[in-house]
Amino acid sequence: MERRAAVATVFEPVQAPTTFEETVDRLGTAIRLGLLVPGQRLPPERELADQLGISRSTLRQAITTLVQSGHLQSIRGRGGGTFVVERPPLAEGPSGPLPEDWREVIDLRVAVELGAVVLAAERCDEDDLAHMASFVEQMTDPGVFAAYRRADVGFHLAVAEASRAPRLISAMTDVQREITELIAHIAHPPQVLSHANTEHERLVEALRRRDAGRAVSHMRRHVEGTEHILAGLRPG
Amino acid sequence: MERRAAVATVFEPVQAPTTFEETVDRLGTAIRLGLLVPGQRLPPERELADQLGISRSTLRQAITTLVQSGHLQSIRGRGGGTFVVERPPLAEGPSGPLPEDWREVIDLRVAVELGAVVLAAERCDEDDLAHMASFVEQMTDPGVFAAYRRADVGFHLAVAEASRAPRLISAMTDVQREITELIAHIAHPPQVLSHANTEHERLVEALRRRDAGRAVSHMRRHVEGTEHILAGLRPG
DNA sequence: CCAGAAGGATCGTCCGTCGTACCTTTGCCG
DNA sequence: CGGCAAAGGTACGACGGACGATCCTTCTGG
Repeated sequence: MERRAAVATVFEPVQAPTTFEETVDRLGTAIRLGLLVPGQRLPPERELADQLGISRSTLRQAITTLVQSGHLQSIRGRGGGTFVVERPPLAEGPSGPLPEDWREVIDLRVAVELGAVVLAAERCDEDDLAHMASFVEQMTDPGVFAAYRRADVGFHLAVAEASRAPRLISAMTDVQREITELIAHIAHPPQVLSHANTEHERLVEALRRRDAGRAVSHMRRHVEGTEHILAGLRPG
Repeated sequence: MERRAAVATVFEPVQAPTTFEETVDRLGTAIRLGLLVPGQRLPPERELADQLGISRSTLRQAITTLVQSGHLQSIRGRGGGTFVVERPPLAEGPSGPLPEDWREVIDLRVAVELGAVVLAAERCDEDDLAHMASFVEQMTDPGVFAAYRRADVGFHLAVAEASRAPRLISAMTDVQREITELIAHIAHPPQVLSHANTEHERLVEALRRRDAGRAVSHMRRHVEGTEHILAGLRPG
């Protein structure tokens, strides 16, 4: 009875993702989220393997996979290298129904976003705010959904960067990947997107005033919006 | 220049903890945090291996390690089993100086605690509050530090449980383990502990009123307290 | 035109994980 | 009292992932 939930997590499956999978995931996600931009050149294999702390063999397996899936492109010879393709494949359409555990993802997102926004309110500078604002502007015209989505991810990552907390940046990357997968399951009418962007705007305003309280409640509502849409409800 | 911090995290080392290590960590942490209480019996090896999704061989390696480190005790024969030892070894004293990245741990903690407290404000029931309150009471007399510390961990885990978010519970467990390691580096005068517990009390009060705003700011200050102590400062 | 910088390919080795089968201890129950 | 059942303890073989080392191939810049 007592401490039931916490004890249960102790005995949950301990998954052991292989280095290869981890690497594919890391690079693939970075590309799909637009963190690595089209045309960008990755460090040479030998060097990158060193940075990632893995062997070149394993890194090459990952790269080969990403080449075959159309995310990367390899060019041989001097001056060659590994490049992000010009038009990376979008996240593939929804595979199957909405997963059972989607609320868990949203709950985790609440934590990451709130943590980021509070720390950002304390630490952000003008550059950070400008960075966020530029993404807000990109989202003013919710024309192509893919473009909107990438700007959205960019915005939230910018908040995380403003928090100056590396582990939050990393967590935000993971969460945004999961959210992106969830979001692929549902429609997004322009009016919803435009409303969401209004919230982005107010959030930036709160951060500018270093008003953590307002920032938190704006962010909470913002995330709640996604939750309601996924639940098939309308806020209010 | 642009998006520097986020891109950097992409190329950071991809650590591949082995299943064995993960398991030792999972169980060892649960014991040290008091999540698995002394005398408690673990499920039979065959069953536990199944729950954890690992082979019995690997699980046994982990158990053997924990037996040798004095956390577990195995008893053969019918009615036997694997038990948590009566007096598990405390977290060993500080090994070396305070790690460089201690602020990153605190930053992550901010996120986990704030997320937990916000969701708890929305979802907690009387049982949850009672659960928290019991830990607060255990901390009223900051006599033995180890006892205080365990109650403290229990309190924060209780908040996470009240959030009804499994992944936050898991994250809280990890964070508390790291915090416990950091805290072993510094002294804690009784007055500081008693002040911290006052904050716990106010936090519960805010949750009872479902006042998320207050709960957030209390929690933020509470975590800040730890940060200041680690930094060798006094708040205020 | 060639040296050097990149990706491409192919080994053998090592080690962690798994599965399976079997042994040993010990308490309970008929 | 004797055997069955439930637990931990042991052993071993198969498999696969990760690694490191070596060499090849391609191409460009000087």
